Amino acid sequence: MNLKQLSENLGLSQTTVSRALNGYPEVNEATRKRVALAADEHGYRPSTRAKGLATGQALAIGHVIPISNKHEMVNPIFGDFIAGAGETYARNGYEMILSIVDDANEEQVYRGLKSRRAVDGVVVHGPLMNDARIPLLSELGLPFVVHGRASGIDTPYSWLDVNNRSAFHRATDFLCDLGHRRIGLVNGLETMDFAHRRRAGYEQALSEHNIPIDPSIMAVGEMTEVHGYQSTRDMLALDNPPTAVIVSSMISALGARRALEGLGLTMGRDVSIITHDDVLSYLENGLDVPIFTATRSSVRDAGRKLAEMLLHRIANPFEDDKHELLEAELTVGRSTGPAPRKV
Amino acid sequence: MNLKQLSENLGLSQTTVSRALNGYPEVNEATRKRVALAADEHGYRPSTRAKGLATGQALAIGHVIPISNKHEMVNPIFGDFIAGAGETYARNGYEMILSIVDDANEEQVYRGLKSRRAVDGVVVHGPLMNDARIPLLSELGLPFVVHGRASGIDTPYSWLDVNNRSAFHRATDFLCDLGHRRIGLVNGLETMDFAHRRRAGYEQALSEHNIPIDPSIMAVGEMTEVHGYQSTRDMLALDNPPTAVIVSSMISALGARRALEGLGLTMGRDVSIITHDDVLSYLENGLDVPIFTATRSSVRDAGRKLAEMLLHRIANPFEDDKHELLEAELTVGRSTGPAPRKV
DNA sequence: AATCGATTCCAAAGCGCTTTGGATGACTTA
DNA sequence: TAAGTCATCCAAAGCGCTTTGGAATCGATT
Repeated sequence: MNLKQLSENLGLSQTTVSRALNGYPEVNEATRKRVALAADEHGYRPSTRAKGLATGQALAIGHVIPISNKHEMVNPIFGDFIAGAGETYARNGYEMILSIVDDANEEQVYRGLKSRRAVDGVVVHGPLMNDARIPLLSELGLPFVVHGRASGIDTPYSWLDVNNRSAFHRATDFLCDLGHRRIGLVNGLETMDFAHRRRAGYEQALSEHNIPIDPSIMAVGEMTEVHGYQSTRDMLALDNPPTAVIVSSMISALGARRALEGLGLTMGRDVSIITHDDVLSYLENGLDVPIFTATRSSVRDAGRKLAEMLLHRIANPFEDDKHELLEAELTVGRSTGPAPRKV
Repeated sequence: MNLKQLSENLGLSQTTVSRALNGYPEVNEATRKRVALAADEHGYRPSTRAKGLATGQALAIGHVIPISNKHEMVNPIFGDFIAGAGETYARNGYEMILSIVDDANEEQVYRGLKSRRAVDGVVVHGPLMNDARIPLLSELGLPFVVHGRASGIDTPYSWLDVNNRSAFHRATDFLCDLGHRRIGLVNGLETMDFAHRRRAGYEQALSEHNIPIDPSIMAVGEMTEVHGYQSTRDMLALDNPPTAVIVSSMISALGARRALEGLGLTMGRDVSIITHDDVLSYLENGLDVPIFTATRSSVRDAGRKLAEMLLHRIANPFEDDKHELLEAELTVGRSTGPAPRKV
């Protein structure tokens, strides 16, 4: 069923039917009802493509998901983020189109989306230090918002980010207050902007407590379970092992816990752990009392909000860039405790 | 830059330029080169929408991701599956469009995709017992393939599935051979078809070993870490606790391990665990020796293959339905060992 | 009775592509 | 030389919608 058929069916012009369905005022309320009813009955929905052609809009948003080409890893937060963004799109009649692409081809994909006029805007995932995508998208004139920030970029852009610096500052502070003086960090890759900021918060807090910064208890890597395990195990094998470890993700924190338990140590007593919790739907942090003390910020909410920012930007292209900095909350669980006494 | 501009630029008709770019034979090789070069120079790519309108194809595949409305959970395998499918689409010039939707609205979404002519086909995720989507899509005439199978449906359809039954049969067998007679099962929700099949394989193996089936050591739930933890903990608290547990996912297996360790038990010695491993990119099962003994089948591969099946189906609409049953491999890790002697 | 404004509807152009059905030459062939 | 073949190109229609610029109707106003 297309517009033509529907309008012939109703004995009306395509113009009138189109206007009736799109809520234009110049159509009799009775006619509108009649049209709406018939459309419903026949399951008529305007073709997205034809509508897009006619209006010049795509009614679609692109998400370009980079796959780190080394480990071919899909960021585990991706599913929940997309779920949040998808809600917003559905509510606003937008389609979400997804491109999975390795870092090398990313520029091509953005150029393609632009020149094929496939989307009205894009979300930039996983911004890097000095991320080249931001100037690229600016230059292309493709509206975009960034999930996170990119240090070292002077092009202005809209972003939504967790305050990674303050979160890790606070976590470090918390451990210091519990008497820990030897605090490890299991972080993401430092090409990622968020990892950089987390380290900065951690280091600043240490400095404020006059604790030296020791690279031997600072690990970086892709945030897998195994990375958490290995890094923690290696730190604990040092002559002067940490009494607490801050981990950048729940998944890696599970690995960290495995490392502790493999050594017969108890989490929260022998070694404290704080993690960052993105509130993934399949990784609830305990039931009544959280398992892990964590800096907590729902990535699903972030998805919802970021999508709204982008749609707003598309609707109001001349407004200033918007920025939203979400503060993570510190939830205290059973994985932290006072620093063990020296023996 | 659009076709018209490009062709004026070249002093050719739109017809010729279009044909040159689409590889039709009736255009001089020299002209074709000239066109290709100019297109490249100006970054010309035909508008997806216009092309779709003209050809009647969408050049897009829909993935409708159901969100279980109870826990609002996004299946953790989703990211890796999508990554696999995305590779295939990219290689074939298809777009992937994603709808996140709660179970209640799913029918509407499929009808919408069809009537808006937004996609050429869809992938059905997470099939349920007697899944209503399959007859619906058949009736709509929207090409589709199913990731998994749906028991109780007589409409024919194409699917790709892991042999869940044989995988869990084999896992159970393996434990029996190690002397276990008391084997628990931590399974997914039984509305999900795969959970049903896994239980069937488990029960059959038990029967073959003359072991009674005991519902008190069979848990069902959404496959979160917490579900694994709780179920395992509860089973181990029984008067007659299991000496081995089979778990339906890595994430839940991590919870199961936590339960063991919380009771001071050692995995592989006191209690054996076998899990199903979807080979998620952030959950590598150990490094040299796998942590968990597991039935293993890459969901990313499944995504790749399933997407190929769908594209093939779209290109050859009158061929018979295709079915592919992947056998999971059993990889032996450190989480299993002989049944502990009776005390 | 003539004019005027609303109100309600419509014909046709246009969005950017593909594709049908020729047209134009150049080159063979008889 | 006339007719037939190829190779190469093009004008225009059509895909399904929106939107511009009227046209028709009708009651109210002068």
